[in-house]
Amino acid sequence: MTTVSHILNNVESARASDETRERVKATAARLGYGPNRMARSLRMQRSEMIGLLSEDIATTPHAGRIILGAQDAAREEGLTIVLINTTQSAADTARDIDALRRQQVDGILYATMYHRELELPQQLSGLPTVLIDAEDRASRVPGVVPDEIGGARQAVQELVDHGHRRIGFVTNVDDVPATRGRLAGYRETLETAGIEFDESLVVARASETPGGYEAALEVLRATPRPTALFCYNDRMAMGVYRAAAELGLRIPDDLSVVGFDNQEIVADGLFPSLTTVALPHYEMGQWAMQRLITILTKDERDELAEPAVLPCPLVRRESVGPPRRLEQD
Amino acid sequence: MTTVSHILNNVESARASDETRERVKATAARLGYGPNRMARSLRMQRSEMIGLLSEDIATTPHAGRIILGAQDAAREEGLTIVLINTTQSAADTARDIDALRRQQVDGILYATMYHRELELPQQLSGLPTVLIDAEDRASRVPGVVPDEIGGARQAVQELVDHGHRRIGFVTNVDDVPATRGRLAGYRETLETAGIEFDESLVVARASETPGGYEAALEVLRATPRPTALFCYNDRMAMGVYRAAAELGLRIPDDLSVVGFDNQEIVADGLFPSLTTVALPHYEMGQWAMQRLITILTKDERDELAEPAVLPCPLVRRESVGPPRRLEQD
DNA sequence: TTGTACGCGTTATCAT
DNA sequence: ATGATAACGCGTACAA
Repeated sequence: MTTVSHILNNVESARASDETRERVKATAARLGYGPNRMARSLRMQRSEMIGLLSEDIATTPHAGRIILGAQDAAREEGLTIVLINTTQSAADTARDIDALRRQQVDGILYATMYHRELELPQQLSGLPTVLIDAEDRASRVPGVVPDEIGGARQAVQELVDHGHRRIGFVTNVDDVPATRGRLAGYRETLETAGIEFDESLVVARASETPGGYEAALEVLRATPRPTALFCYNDRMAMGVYRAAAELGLRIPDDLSVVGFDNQEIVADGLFPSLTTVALPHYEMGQWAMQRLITILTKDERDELAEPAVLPCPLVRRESVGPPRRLEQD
Repeated sequence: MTTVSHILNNVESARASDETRERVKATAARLGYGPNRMARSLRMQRSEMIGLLSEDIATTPHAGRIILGAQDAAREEGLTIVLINTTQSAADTARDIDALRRQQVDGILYATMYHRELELPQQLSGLPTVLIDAEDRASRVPGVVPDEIGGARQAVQELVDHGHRRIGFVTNVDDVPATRGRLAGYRETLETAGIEFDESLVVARASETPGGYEAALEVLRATPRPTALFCYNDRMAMGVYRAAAELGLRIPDDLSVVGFDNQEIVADGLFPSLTTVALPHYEMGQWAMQRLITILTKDERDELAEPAVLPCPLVRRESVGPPRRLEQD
């Protein structure tokens, strides 16, 4: 038994003859033998399971990518993901964390679906945790978030590069990191390009399609009319398309549009297809799992206060072109 | 120890004094004591974990709903979900099933993202399995699928009820149960309504937005022009909207449209919002987990050959109205 | 009504 | 280089 265990677990210290080694491996393969993970976990006091606590998994296609990234990273270490969907309600979250604790998970990945700041639930204390798409207000645990500012910069720079100077921002009304970051990226890029910030070109509404429609109608009334719009997300961009159609503006000839989120169904389904900024969900899932693994194996507590910031690449499609005529201003 | 175990597990046979019972529970609560699941699993030879094998989780928002349904059913039994995302590749699937087996899951839920017929992977044999959104060609394991025919019937009936008699079908080219079922529902409903089937009103293309656009352009050339279109899915319906706009047809005044899938982002984002048929992903996840639980607890092998068929409810929005003028035919 | 002893399948330690 | 044994924490048959 000992020898088999040593050989199958590649234990350095113990050595066995090459012949035995071969014989054990062959026999195991023939019998389809593998260690019983329950017994192994009991003995090792490690379950080799990671709890993935995911908020509102059913309302967005983002969750799948996070899970996929986390899983690919977990697979390399032979870790298994135990999934629990939770809600934003503190009571539900507490119950679900308790469930994962009882399950003896070695650590927890806590993912929100929209970049948020949150209070770390009490129940998590003592359990290695990494946040995904969220920041702990008290910075006690590591986390990973998208580079909202950089994403916005690329989006607006793409418009500037095409010659636009009158660029509107259709944004949302929630005071969340995404809203603040994307506005900051918008303003920075304008400034770098030597374009004066014009408050009348920034219109905020609810972050759904109807909000985008309303915001677009308003911002397109500005004079001179903007030749391009940067949108808080793809759904708002969808509303912008409708507003443009009603006003007789063709995209990208009369109006260039850039979105955010890269929701394929929307971005690819719109006509013309939407140039947008992708959120690094897969990468965040992967990063978080790798981080958790190092915490678990190196037993390395964190001095890292700030969350990691992952880039949001621009995805070029067909909704951006040069402005039709140059402004006179 | 025995008494504590008995009390915490609600063992019928053994009895303890009410006072002891109280004392044990209070102490357990105070200490935050709960059975160690690894030890428990080892002793019971049941991990109380269910493997959820989900195909292409990252490409569709459907997966989240399935997971949610399965989880809600699992929670009632204290079962935990171990999630593995897999692909349609047989090699990947085999590897992932093996991983779940090694994890000692008590059973497996195998979910595909589109209603499919499949060969049951070898690796599953001997492990209680329930299929979600898929049918085993050899009918060896139970499964649950959406009522494609009934969904299509409701969609087309909705159009008939509004007075339409010239109803086109924008469908897709894949030979899958969804395609066949939705066509069958379309034909049945026409027949019941006494409307003759017209082959020129059924046009198939790829099941994406561009396919819907092309199909719509073609089917709308028919004379007399159809006053309503039933679409294979919401993405194709999105293409239909674009075709209608180009042809100067207003929805629903000049053309009524019904979709399939109820992808909220599309159906709610389109203008006017899209009346469509919802797929019962949550319910399928829930049903499958409940079925698996009865198999596990009642040790009841299946004589049920046919998969369960769950209803697809119509979701009314704003894309259906009466035809503008009656046909002369 | 409660305590004792065993076995679930591992891995770590120590002996051979 | 290999084998024997203890321990991980639980549930349960049986003894007390």
